[in-house]
Amino acid sequence: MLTRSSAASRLSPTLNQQIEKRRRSTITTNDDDQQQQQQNDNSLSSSQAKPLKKRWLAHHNVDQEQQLNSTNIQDNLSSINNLINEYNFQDWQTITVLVDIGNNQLNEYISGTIIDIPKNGHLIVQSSIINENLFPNKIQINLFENLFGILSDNAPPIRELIQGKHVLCRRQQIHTETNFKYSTYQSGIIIEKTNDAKFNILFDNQQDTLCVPRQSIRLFLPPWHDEIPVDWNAALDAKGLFKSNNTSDINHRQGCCGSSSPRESSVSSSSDSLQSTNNNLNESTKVTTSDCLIKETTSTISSNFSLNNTNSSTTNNNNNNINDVPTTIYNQITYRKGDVMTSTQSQIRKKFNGKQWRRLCSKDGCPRESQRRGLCSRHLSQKGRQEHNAQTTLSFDRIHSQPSIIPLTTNNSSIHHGYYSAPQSRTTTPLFFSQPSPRFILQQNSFQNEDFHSNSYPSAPRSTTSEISTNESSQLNPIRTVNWPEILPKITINIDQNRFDSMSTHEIHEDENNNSSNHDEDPMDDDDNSNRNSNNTNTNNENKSSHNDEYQTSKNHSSSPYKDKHVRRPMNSFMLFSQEQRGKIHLANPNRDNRNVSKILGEKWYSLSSQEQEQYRIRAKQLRYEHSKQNPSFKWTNPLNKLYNLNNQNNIKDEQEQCRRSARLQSHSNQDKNTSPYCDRLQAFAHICTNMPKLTEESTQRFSPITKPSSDNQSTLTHLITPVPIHGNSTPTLIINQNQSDINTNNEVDISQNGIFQYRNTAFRVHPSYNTNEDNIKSHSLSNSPNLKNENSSSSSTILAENEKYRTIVSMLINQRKTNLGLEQQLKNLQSTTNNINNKVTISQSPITTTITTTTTYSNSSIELNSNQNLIHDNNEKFNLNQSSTIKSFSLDEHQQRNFNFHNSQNHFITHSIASLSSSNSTGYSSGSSSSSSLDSNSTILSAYSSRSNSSLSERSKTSPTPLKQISIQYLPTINETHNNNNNFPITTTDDEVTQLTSINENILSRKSPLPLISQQLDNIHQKPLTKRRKTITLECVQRPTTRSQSISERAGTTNCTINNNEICPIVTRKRKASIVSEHNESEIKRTAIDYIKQLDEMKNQYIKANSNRQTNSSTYSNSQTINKTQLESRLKVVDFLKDHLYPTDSAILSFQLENQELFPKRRLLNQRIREIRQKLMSNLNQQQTLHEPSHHN
DNA sequence: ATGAATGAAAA
DNA sequence: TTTTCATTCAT
Repeated sequence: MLTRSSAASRLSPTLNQQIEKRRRSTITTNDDDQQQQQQNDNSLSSSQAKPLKKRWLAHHNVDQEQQLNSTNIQDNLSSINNLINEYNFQDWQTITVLVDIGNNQLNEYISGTIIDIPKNGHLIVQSSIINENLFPNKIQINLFENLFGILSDNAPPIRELIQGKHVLCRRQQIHTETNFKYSTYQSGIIIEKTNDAKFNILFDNQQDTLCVPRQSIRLFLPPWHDEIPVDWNAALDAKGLFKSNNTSDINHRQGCCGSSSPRESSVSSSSDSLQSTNNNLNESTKVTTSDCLIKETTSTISSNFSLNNTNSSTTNNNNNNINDVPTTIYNQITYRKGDVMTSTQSQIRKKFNGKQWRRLCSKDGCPRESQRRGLCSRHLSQKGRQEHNAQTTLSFDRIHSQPSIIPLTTNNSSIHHGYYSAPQSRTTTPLFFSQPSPRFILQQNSFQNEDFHSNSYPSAPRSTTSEISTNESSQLNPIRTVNWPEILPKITINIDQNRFDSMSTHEIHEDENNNSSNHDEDPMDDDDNSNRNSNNTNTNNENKSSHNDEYQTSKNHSSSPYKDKHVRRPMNSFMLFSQEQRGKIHLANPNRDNRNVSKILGEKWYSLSSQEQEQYRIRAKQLRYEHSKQNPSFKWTNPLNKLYNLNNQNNIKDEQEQCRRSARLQSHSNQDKNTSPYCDRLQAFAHICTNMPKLTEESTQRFSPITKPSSDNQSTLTHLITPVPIHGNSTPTLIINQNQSDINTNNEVDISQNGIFQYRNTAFRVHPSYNTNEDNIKSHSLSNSPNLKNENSSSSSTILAENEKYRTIVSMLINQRKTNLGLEQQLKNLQSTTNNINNKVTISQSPITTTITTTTTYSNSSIELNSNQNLIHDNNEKFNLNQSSTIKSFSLDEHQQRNFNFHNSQNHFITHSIASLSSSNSTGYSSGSSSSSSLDSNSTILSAYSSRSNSSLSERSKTSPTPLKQISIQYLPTINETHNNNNNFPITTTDDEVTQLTSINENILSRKSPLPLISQQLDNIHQKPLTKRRKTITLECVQRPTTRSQSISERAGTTNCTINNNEICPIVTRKRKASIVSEHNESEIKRTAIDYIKQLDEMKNQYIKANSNRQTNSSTYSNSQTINKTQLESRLKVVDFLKDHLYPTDSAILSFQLENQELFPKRRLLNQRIREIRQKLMSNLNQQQTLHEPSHHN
């Protein structure tokens, strides 16, 4: 059994990848074995970089003889029986299980509840089917006879359900006479997994199959399978489940037995494969013999032995074969959760909980862990009075007469370690709670009666204990001060007494991490390794948990610095609640262990009214806020951040620099390739996109979507370049550059004096910039417009003629987006101030408001310029718009030009009218629409629009994404055609109306309509959301229990329900997090782009750190390493990429993807990465931002 | 793009 | 034990 698992640990590193990294504790060997042990460590660190769950690797200096002896199966079995004997099943009372009902033909189980444990290994189960005719009410199971007499009643995880696996399957049965419905579990084999996530199961009687969901399947695993260190695979193999004849054709040996981890199933398979290669013939015969034997079984222990004998003889051969190759395996012994051993010298019983050895209550037969002074809470309370007195004398253990360790701290330090410390020590916030360091003085060298800190509730928080401890150690020099690990007991491994009785003692590295959920991070494993390699006697100074810091001496400088910086998470509401209540509950029922108290607390939490919960929630919120204020750099996860201190930072920087450089190089080389005349327009555009000026400090304002442009800074919107296609076949490309120098440096671009230049078959016009004050806008636009018009008409009027109107519409649409930001306000003012227009406005009010709402929601909810891109992009024309740049257009049409230049709401009207006209397409602005026949042409146009756009205000305002966008996208391609072909372009007919409107416009303008300042507009633009952020709320919803603990606890809560044994799985209503999408307006975040870059750099560092960490830890997993590597590479690339464009355009992404085709073979992957990094960035910024603007609940 | 699932870590 | 944040996966 043991060698099997150890062999597996060597054989299946890849399978092991999925298993989470767990702490690995070790039993170190004696000094004379140190050499060999180091070898073992090497092999271990290679094969066990990600250690097993709930496993414990230990080394023994076992002689070869002993090893050979240990292969005696009898001993193995007796050890199993010993384990069963020792194991206390008390914890399993009231647990719902499946119980074997002794069906001769078939393995048949029914559900029941363990009600009594009269003797070790004997359990009495109350059947949950209350029908005396069918089943006895109470069933007694002798585990010695039937190791699988009681099985866990939990639905297995899906990964366990592989083809060929032997499982139990729930079946509905009806008692024909009484019409009594019940359900049993019968054994079968998974044939296949169907598409609808069900499993086809062939029952063992070979007669029928059934297709059931996972919930109806059970594994052949006892409830305590993860606590009794028995190789359940082998045991089940030995049991020979298969009472029918010919199930052996399916490879049942692989799947017949449930296993707690996929790795364990691999254990059997791997060893089986080995076995089959070694002695194929042997195996088949032996299986049959075991089958035969099982039929002869007379349900006695001895028969069980003989049975197991036959089976394990095969494994025995197997073991020998394996062990011939690596000798190191001899010395590895895997301990599992639930392992109990007794120290021969001190008679202290200890139980391995998967991570650490915990002392059990020294009262004979008491299964509980010792809380203090070697007693469990119950016995402690029994002797409470005496012990209380004894405490003042600092005597430690009353029961075992030789107190060897004395708590040094004067006041109630021992209480702090105990159970009841909770109420006292938690009254203050743990972060700032300091406490004298509990130290122990070793008076003798006998490690006999040391106190185990076995309270599973973490004791004191770490804090300023280091000085205290140093002081103490200096004071108490004559007495030897030891670290906690040193006083841990020397005990013999007693798991198999026959084998190990004569073994030498071992010092156990006790890991006193009290927090069971506090798992190690990777670097810790490194520390662990180095420790084990270095020294035995004084190692393990590396305290793995932060809880241990209080025991830390000043010797440990090596790894402490980052631990000292470790900032803990703020407590959440439930934690606060339980902190308050836990002590009370402990006092109320002193015999409960901490897990149960936690469960009680959970129940209590739910029984709280929502208001009470809310109070805790508020407190938690405040705590969180203060916490974040106190340590701003606190990151919720990724402890790796704190891990790498100054030592590594240089390396990282170098690495980073290298990375960046290589990236640059690569992109350069790509450019070189592409400098030859672009064969592809797309590529050309990609080139343009990727060569956008890099983000510098000067350009941050341009870059940042949230920075305010300073009003005096003219460079914000200096030059606008509008494309003018010169040839008809060329698609216009719009380039916006920061300044002319950019363009000038580019050889391919010439800027002529009149502002028109040609770039790759496309003419561009450079516009003078906006200025930020209002007067300039007016004057500028008005004065410049004739100029523009003239230039335009003179240079390329003939060429542009056909595109002109189309272009106008596009530009006006774009412009309208820009201008209608402050539209709502304008409308109000319009309505109030202007009388003569008022009529018209009111006439056409509904469409106007419609458009207003849509546009406002639009401008609030999405990115303006991006959508513009989409708009044009869909026309197969690429535009790259920078964030804060605006597009200005020009046209030949005088009216339109003037309208355009007004930049106010009236322009907006016209734009809309045009858009609506075009959207109504063939119908023109048909007045046949449902709207009232209006006198005014303006209103007819608008009504046409409204008819087109369903005109429901509320609906429109809800479905925000712009109707205009849709319209234009739909329309724009066709407008060219219609214009070309029929020349019935609607605008041509609207000249009169346009003039009317322009007059109106002028009117309004003359009345000094409140034009929003450009700066205001820009403000609005900058208020666009940065990301869509997900806002999570908690909803009440129905959820099935998922984990074992959940299901157990819930069933414990609803035992009454399960007794009925409904076919329906118990459904538990619980609060579950549901996330809804909400679009946050991130306007409150005021950040400069420098911060972004900083953040990005930081993230880059993180990634590199994390990766290097992972590499050091899992250096042997070449697979995962490469995966990590590519992942890191891609992330870094994306970070760099996002530095240039936080919101990269589609085409930029495309080009980027083209550049890094190996990293991002699919666009989707790249998008995902970008999203991930951007989200992370935003969340980081958000976190920082919350510091400045606390979100007080009330 | 986004909901669901999973994991880690707070006492 | 619950809650919260982060990450990953699948749709």
